[in-house]
Amino acid sequence: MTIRHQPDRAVPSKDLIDAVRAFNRFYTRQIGLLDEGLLKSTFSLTEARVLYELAHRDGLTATDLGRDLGLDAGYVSRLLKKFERLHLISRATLASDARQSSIALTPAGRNAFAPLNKDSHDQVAALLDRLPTSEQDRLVKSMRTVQRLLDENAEPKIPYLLRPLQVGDIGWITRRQGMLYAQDYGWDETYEALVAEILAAFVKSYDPKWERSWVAEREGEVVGSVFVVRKSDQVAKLRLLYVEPSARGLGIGKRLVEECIGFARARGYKTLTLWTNDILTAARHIYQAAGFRLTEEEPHHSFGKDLVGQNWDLDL
Amino acid sequence: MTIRHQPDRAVPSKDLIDAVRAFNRFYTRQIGLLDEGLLKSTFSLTEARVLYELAHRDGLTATDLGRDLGLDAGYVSRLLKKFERLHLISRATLASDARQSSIALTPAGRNAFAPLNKDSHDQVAALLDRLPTSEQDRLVKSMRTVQRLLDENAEPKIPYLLRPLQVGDIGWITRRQGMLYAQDYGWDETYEALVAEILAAFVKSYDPKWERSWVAEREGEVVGSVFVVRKSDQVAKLRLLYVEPSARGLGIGKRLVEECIGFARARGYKTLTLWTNDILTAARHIYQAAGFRLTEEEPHHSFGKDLVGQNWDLDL
DNA sequence: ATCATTTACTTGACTAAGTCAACCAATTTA
DNA sequence: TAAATTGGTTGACTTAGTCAAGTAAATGAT
Repeated sequence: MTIRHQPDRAVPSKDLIDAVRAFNRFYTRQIGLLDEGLLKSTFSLTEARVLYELAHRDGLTATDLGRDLGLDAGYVSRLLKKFERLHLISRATLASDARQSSIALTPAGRNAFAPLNKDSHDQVAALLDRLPTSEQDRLVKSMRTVQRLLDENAEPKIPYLLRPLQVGDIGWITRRQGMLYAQDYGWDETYEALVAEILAAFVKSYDPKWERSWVAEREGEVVGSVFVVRKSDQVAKLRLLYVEPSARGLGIGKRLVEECIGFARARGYKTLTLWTNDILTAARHIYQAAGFRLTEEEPHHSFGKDLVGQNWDLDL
Repeated sequence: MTIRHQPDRAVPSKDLIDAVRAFNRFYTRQIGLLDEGLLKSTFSLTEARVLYELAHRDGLTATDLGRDLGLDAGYVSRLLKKFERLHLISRATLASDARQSSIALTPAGRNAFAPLNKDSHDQVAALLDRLPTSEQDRLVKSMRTVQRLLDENAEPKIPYLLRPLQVGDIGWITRRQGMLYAQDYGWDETYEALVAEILAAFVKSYDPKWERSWVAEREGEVVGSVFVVRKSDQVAKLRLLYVEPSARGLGIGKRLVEECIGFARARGYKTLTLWTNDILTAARHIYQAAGFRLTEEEPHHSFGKDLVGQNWDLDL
């Protein structure tokens, strides 16, 4: 099932639409170029696509193939008949439904598919080989992004994972927090600078025994983070909790806070404290649910706005 | 002409190749879905593609169309004949070559194309509309990246532009510098922290009269930056020059340094100074060419490495 | 339990879409 | 100036795919 937040929708701008259309035209051509290479084989393009599916997925039925590849049922039927005549596939009537059968490649089918597969592989390899490795990575990353955004069924198997800070993270976290709060609350660039300062200080004075960072990663992208720093022997401070809008609803915020609490307990701190602003309601709910209590409120003028700062404490 | 650096090439890994192939299969299907919607019109898909080209580009010849859309010459010839019979296009024999003619849509042709164009536009709009705006932007950005990387002819019209710092930049610059120097020279996370610290300080104490930032943007992405800060009435300091590997060779580094020098002169500084490390040879060449002179060298241990720091000065 | 409907697949009849080779005329190259 | 190349056209052809009708099995409604 797909769970997806849908904040701030608006009519897509003409520029965006045109860019997508330009990409569609471009990629139509691109696929055409790649397919040309496969045309020399005895199989048509569609036949090759069918063979690919059969080689990579088990227990497919004729309807599955038609649906997934967008083919006419009659056409699929004929293709399969041809493959059967060539002894490339075998069909086993399903016990659950005598109309359907599970289709599998025979060894001969695998043999026939192998050179096709190799050609396609080599062609893509040649395409990639024109680029330096760093650009290859960018290409693939961008492709994955496109695919994930367009394919609603493409929810990642692992929704997210937590890991400690690594090089590049503090810049990324700085950027995203700066941009998010600028966008959502109109905060100015001094907030981003504050985040940068806090993170720089965290790294420089990092004390692994008493402090820790958690970065939430989803599909190789940072989608959230939180930090615990030492204030005193007794008191730890939770800092800079954030979750990407696109990754909200997965429980990442709650999980990050839980990790902080667990860590603070394990290290023997007596109190976990944090500072936030009253307008950040999503975060507040998480803190409340985790047992934090508001201890202090104080108006202040920061980041170009009038705000109300809050201190929250949790007894460990 | 395409100028492109080709550092560190290697055989593309199987994972990358498979990811690209998966994307190709995915997008084949995606295009198929989008095209289904256009099938109800009187024109075939290819006819629609031809009309699109004709509507958007002037002075096309039959060969141009065949080449750009990957179509058989005979087929193009027939398509055009059909369009001519329907009075959708007109042909004007070229003065320069009596065999060729320049093809243009007639008003009737534009009329016939309009609903097709609208359908395609609306369909893409509907596709985008399923996503929140922030994700729409990500999608389009990723598509542009894919297109630019695969299409060697797709050099951007504007190679790059310079602008002052905006929200999100200091995080991005921090990240990229941290990652680049980690990758190329093995520097540890304290370098990234240092960049974050410097940039945070820059923003917090920014004095517009005496200080300035330049961010180089290419295709909407940050590909370089540099900062000038005030050391004293007489001395300005150039800091944190960097250019993305993918954007090198465009003269961005040189340009950024020139901007710094011009600014420092205009503000009446007497000296522009900078600190760098001897291993950063590309940067050094730029400084030398701009007239900077090495004034001091000093070994130091930073970022987990033994380095040789250098001070360079330019008399303004 | 039974009848109507839906689903999975098949088949015949068809055509749109595209290919291939041969050809002509204009242009370029040797 | 002859030979080769390029731009475009045409006839003959195939292939890839569509559409509608039909069968048998499964499902749903009564």
